[in-house]
Amino acid sequence: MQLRRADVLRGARDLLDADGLDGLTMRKLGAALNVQAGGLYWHFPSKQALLEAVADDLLAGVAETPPAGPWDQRLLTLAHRLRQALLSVRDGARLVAETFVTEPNTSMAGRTGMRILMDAGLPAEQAAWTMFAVGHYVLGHTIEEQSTGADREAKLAAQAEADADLRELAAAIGADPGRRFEFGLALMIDGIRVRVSGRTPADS
Amino acid sequence: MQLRRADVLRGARDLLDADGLDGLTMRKLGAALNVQAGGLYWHFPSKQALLEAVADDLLAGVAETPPAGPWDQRLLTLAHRLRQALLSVRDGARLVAETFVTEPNTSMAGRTGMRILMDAGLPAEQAAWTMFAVGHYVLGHTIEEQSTGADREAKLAAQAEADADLRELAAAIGADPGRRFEFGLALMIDGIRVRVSGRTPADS
DNA sequence: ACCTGAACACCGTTCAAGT
DNA sequence: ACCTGAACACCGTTCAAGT
Repeated sequence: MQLRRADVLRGARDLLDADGLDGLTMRKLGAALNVQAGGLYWHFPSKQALLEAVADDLLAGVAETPPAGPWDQRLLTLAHRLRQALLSVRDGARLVAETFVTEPNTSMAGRTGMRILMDAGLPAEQAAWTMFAVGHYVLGHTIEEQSTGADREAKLAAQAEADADLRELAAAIGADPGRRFEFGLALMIDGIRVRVSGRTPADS
Repeated sequence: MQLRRADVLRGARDLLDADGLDGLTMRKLGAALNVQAGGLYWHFPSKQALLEAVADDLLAGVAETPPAGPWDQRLLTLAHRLRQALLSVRDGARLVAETFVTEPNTSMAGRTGMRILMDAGLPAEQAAWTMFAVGHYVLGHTIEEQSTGADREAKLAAQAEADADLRELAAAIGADPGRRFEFGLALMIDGIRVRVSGRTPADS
């Protein structure tokens, strides 16, 4: 009947899915686990520490080395896994955004990506910077993807009146987020390819 | 002596700079403006609405059409402006992250970028998706850039023991954030260039 | 029109005391 | 070792009433 650290983590995830990041309070979490709010402080020193643990938990497995293959394919695998992990719980991206790189699993994912790029021929520093760029893109994309924003599309549609470009923007937001994600990712991978093959497109 | 909407916005920005997003409360803002907390609700319907107004305020001017020139130069200008706007106040990126695209100034910046890319020859849909990708990168980057994370570098350094790759990652985080930003941005621009010139690097 | 005063229903965190 | 009970110092928001 006693609470273990893992139980608290699972309870926090469930509550996150149910009530979102703003609705996740120590009191509600306590109630869900049949414990007083204060009791949770025996397991975690603060709410912040608990949230960081949940964030790190979310990213477990992301850093695993992808199967052998072309570097771009392996990098795609890594980016897809990261997105899926962030999407696996409500407000997951916002949650992770506040602990980026700090948590072990995030930096391990960066490490894995670095290895892939260095194997492809990129120097270590470029490999590290590239992984930051990819990580920031994935994070930014999923934050927006998960933002409910009440009446997001309605607001944009209202602005879009009589402006063809804004109508295109609104349509792009309504489009399948998976395809949008893929497009931006392909963009970055093409940019990386230029560096891996050691020339800029302007050269040709 | 009476409070105008603009005074509340400026007060909120100042308090943001002083105490950060988590320290910005209606009660403290009221105190700073010599008003009861409840009085603020005459000017804004909710704290959320006030924060959205501050976010939109932050991005004023970003959407202005950059001077004529090559498309990549103009896109760089836009991205730099966006980053600077987000960095202009403490926790600016986190603040904007929660209202992305929704606010008029954000979508206007997207519109400006679309025009630049369409002038360069990209079809409207690709132009829109590209601007989303660039926007997400800038947002993700600046969020991380602004995250204090207490002892970020110390934590990473602790993990980095006995792992050469992690040491490179830690060094990359310690590096000049402006240069890191530039690197990732150049990456994306090269990826866009491939689409503007109408071929993939693999073709050659 | 613009704000006060006071209340309502919450928060995170601490800590003696219980078991 | 693990949790309760109760308190402390806060929150956002509402709303009658004042000016």
